[in-house]
Amino acid sequence: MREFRPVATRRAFEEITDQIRSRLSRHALRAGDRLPSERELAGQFHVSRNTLREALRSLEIAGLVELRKGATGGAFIKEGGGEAAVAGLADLFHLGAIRPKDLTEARIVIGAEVARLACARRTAADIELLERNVQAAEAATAAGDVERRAAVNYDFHRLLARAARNPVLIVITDALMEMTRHFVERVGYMPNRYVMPSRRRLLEHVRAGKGEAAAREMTSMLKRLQRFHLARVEETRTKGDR
Amino acid sequence: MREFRPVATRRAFEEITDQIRSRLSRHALRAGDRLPSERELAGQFHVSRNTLREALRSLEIAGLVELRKGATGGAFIKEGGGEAAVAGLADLFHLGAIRPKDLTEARIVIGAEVARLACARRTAADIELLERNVQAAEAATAAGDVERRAAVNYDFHRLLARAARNPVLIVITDALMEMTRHFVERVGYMPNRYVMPSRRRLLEHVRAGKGEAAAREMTSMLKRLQRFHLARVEETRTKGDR
DNA sequence: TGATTTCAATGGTTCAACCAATTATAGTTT
DNA sequence: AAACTATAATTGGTTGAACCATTGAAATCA
Repeated sequence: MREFRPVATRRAFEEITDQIRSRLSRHALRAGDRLPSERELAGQFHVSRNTLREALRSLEIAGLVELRKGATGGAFIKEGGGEAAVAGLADLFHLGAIRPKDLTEARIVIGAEVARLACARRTAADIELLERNVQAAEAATAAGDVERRAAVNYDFHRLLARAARNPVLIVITDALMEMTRHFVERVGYMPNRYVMPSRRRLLEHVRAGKGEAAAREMTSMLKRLQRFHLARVEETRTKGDR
Repeated sequence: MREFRPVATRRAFEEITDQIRSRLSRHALRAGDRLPSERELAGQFHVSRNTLREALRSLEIAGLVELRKGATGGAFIKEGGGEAAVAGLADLFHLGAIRPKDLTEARIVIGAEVARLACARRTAADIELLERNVQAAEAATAAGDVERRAAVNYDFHRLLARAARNPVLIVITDALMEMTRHFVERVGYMPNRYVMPSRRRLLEHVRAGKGEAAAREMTSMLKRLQRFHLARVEETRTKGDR
């Protein structure tokens, strides 16, 4: 009935990462904990230091541990921050598996829901952070620093996701903004006089807890941005064809 | 004005992965391409084979290359499939950074939008696949095979996301289903007589292209499931406290 | 006390060798 | 000629020992 599973040639370093992952799942290892040194771990696992290092390297890339040099160095368990998931999605964008219009569409879909949830859950501290962010964006706009304004604007979305209090949406939002950043770097920054007034309105909706209004504002702003972006892609592509 | 950036102690293997990543971005390397052997690459980069292997290992974990043994083996560029992003989010769940209620909430938010988009873009082939999936689920239910039914149900969401034709949402959906799978494995499968009738209705909405109705059906089904799940978590937790 | 030097621990890298899986190829049998 | 088989070549996987570079704490000195 059941199909055979392929004989998995388990590599030594995979066995090691699995053992460490399982300790993480059982919370026998927690953020901030330090693993023994490479030399000692190699001894415990009965593998060479090179093999152990491949295991640590793969855990590092997966975002589970951080390796520090020096006398008090070693492998430290990282706080689960989702950098690996973010990097994974960014890689997909690099590979061309994600087109700009897929990215903007996903931002519209998810941004609206994030705005809605943020309205329901934001605290005074969240609003304070958002307020400061908008002020910083306004200052950057006034100073004509489009690069800085772009960076601050990415942060707005990140802050809003954090106000929505859902780690899944936080990681997804971070990934979307990281991809957007790469995208904008490629096609160039674009001043846009619609964004800041919209941002102000959105902030007031969030402050007032008006979820529907916030979602609508976010959607319309992102759709307008989408048109800008995709037009810019066409330009770039046309100019790029030589 | 600008803050100093910390002096980055670039490690040799990072330099290597960056060079390969940049070739990927420029499409100088494409899916299916084979990199030279480890020994030759080590020579080209002027590093030892161990260092080169750490670089390849990290690319492998990032889901960019696949390593095969044997005479025709080597490092092959993988099709961008998003496994790394999926694994990254799954790790966050393992680490406890994502609670079950965060997961179900994200599924509700994203599932509804996926259903809506799928209605607008599904082809006859998509509907055919979904139809077969629902039949398989009904068969598994009739046979009382809850494990198989769960697996088939995860596939339904994956298929629906593919019908929505957005790779970002596909990867996100895959990640959500992977987390759900781990979650269900932990708390146990639960027969639920609501799911299959709802699935039928949803399929008909998708077939008819009724996006709003499909989104509503998806939302209400997931909310019902959410209540089941979270109740189950409480049970498990209570029993687990000893 | 406070600055400086010394030193031990740790990750980063190298080298040389051998193991294990895989496949192309030459050889053998039918 | 076709099918099977043994061999060899290629490749990733692993080992062990050595050395370098960084870091921070302990020892030393002014």
